[in-house]
Amino acid sequence: MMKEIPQGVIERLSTYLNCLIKFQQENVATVSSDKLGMSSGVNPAEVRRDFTYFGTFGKKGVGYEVDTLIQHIQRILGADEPHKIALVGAGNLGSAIAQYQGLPRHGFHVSAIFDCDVNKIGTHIGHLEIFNVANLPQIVKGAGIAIGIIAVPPHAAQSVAELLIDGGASIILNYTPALIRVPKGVQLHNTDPVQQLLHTLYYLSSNNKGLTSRSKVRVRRSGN
Amino acid sequence: MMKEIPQGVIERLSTYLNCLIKFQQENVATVSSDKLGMSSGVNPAEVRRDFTYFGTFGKKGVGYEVDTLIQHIQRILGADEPHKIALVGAGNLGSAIAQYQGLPRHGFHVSAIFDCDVNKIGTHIGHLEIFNVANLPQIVKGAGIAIGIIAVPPHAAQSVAELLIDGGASIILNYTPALIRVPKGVQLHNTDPVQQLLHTLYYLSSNNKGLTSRSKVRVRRSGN
DNA sequence: CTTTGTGAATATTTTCACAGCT
DNA sequence: AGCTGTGAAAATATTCACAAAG
Repeated sequence: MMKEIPQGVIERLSTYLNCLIKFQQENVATVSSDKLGMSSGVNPAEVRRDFTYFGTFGKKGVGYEVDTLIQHIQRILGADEPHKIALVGAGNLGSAIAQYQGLPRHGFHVSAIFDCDVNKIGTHIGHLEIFNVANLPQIVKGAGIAIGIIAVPPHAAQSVAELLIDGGASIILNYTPALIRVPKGVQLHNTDPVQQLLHTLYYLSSNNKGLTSRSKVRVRRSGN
Repeated sequence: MMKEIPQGVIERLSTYLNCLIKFQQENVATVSSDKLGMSSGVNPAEVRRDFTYFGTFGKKGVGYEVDTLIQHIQRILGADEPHKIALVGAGNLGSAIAQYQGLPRHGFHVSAIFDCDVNKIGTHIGHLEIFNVANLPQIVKGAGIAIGIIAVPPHAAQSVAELLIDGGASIILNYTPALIRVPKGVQLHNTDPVQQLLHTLYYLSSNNKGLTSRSKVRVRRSGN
């Protein structure tokens, strides 16, 4: 076994990508690990080491070329090609996600929206028709969709997850407080504001022995 | 300095809490570190060690009493008392957050909603009036609100953050893809679906040398 | 017999510090 | 002169494995 890539590296990579795109928009041509570390809240040596897992992208004495570094990271992450998303739940949250500009900008396209409300089925959000969730597995399978976003009431979350998995999805973003169980091989991400707020609170109280720059900058686990 | 509490411990604590509440709802009276570890995706020894940072809550040969363990964790996190939230942005996303049942269930109360759209100001979401964002600092300060949630278009995110900080907020949840800069002492959490999807993609492709149970279960950093 | 709490061992991650390239 | 890439050190986090408690 050659190299074991720490999970943190992959997560920071997407942070760097975000920062780099910011730099690109500001017409910055080159960044040093120092600058990139500064803007992403990561130690510069760690920035450099993170890249070495995948190759050597920098020029000594100069730094990293923003454009090519973006391309490298996109290729590493697999974000250099478009990805289809199945969105389940056409309420306020679902609508917000469907219309969210950040997704297409990074190659993520909501390709199908599902709901179980007969008043919503057949109507549209933007140019997309809302389908009956009962047809989800066939549609997801037919379209080759690998990513599902769950934005339904919590009691329906588990069964929606199962439909998505039936359809062949292997990445699920859960916007519900429900604890969903998924089989091995399916990646589940919980994006519950409660989870995030809960552990943040700890650093609010007297226990707070001086927030490190780390703890401010990071968002970490939320359980499953 | 007595003990250095790993950041991960705090985050797992909120995961345990989530699981424990699930157990409570199922009228489970007692859990072992094994069961709790199983359901939260954490090694049982780690579960036990996590608790020892704060005291000894278990009974040997028996396990942990669900009810009292919940109370302990809530006290540790500071979630045993209610917290007020200022929500900025009354669009689809803001509405979804305002009506999200998970927040009040854990003692989080959206106490004020702000927007800059004159058509929205003065109208209501649920029983809460939407205020002019121009008045945010005074209102937030007056109400003693420490938590702000940003659900506005990305170009406004930085200035909203500054208004929140002016008002004395020290925890900010950013639902925008914008990179926000905050002074030391303010905790910023970015909850951008793009960020979460990006690093998930990595594990989708050929690089994927067998997802560990860890990487499936965890949700980690999203950069700032 | 079960399960905790924990010292010690391991493993992983981060940071330092500097040789070497441009 | 400035910055990368990286061995080696330090710091953290996780897991093992077992004595002690109920």
